[in-house]
Amino acid sequence: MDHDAVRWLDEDQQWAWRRFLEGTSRFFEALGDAHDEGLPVTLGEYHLLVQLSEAPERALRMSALADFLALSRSRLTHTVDRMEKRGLVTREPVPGDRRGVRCVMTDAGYDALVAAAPGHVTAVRRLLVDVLDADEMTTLGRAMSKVAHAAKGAE
Amino acid sequence: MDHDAVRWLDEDQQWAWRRFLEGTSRFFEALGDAHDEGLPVTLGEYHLLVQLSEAPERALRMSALADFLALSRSRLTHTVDRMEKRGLVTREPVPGDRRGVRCVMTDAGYDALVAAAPGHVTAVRRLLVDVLDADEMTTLGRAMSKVAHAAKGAE
DNA sequence: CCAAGATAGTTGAGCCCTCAACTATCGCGG
DNA sequence: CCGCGATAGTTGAGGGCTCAACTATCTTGG
Repeated sequence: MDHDAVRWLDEDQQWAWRRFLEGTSRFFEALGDAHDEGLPVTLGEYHLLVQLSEAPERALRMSALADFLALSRSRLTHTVDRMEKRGLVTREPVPGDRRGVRCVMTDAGYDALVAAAPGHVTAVRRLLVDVLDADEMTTLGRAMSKVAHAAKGAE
Repeated sequence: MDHDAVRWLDEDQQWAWRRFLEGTSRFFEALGDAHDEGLPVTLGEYHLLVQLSEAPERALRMSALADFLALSRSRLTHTVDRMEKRGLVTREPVPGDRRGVRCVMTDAGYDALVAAAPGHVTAVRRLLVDVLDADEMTTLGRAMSKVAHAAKGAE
């Protein structure tokens, strides 16, 4: 790539980009810590359980879960392995497609979700929602929605 | 934590929070991919080299680097180990504090930074900067700056 | 109806990160 | 000026993630 042809970032862009980098890094570290200190599931496991809790019959096939959570299939397989061992989810065949696997939330998984939710939401408020005013939160949502779309198109 | 006392997120907050989650996840995955496919250093190594390039004598002590990059000391030690083996940085004693270690960028490190910069900036534009309008970018920067501060206070 | 490519998911090796324990040095209160 | 808590950085074991290879099943064009 030609160095002279690159459109470098101007000062404002550079500033915003670096705040984004630092902010996301520190935010996810702190949120992860909140889960590790006192909640029964990690942040990633929590998001997985949330997706299942909102699905019909509290079950989704692996590929759908991977897509919703933006995880690689391999990573999801490993994560579900661990959660299955702890009794939070089970695996079942998908009716009508013998390649497929349905991941189903158990009652213990639901209990873990319910137990983790207050601490999780409290941390998300403390670290993000309550730190921003409503306009900033809305703009953040809209902006990141665009970003997600751009990144998805680039896959 | 009492379930009934929790201030849950309203619908708009929930929406924005989920867009933020998905957006950051997909963004960093795509940016990491851009580095893995064709650039001589990973995203993390790139950020480390950027910090060094802006420091006097292209050197910083480990603790300062860890702080700027929001990395644990241990992680930084391991990362610098690997980069040192590849000749991108070297370690030197800090004059006046025999506990300290200065991490110094080599010429090869500088070359790697220069080689990676165009691809990096192009990807950041494609995935973030050019996707947002100027107002959104500014708000994003200000918002994440607040978030970084909140997370830092919580350490 | 079948061959070839696409899709679903798993596997295991290797790499990177985390965590706790450790060494070494600094600096301050008494 | 000494003892002790704080600070700087490293180490290695353990665990999670990535990547490529693999099996199994589905689907589609001819």
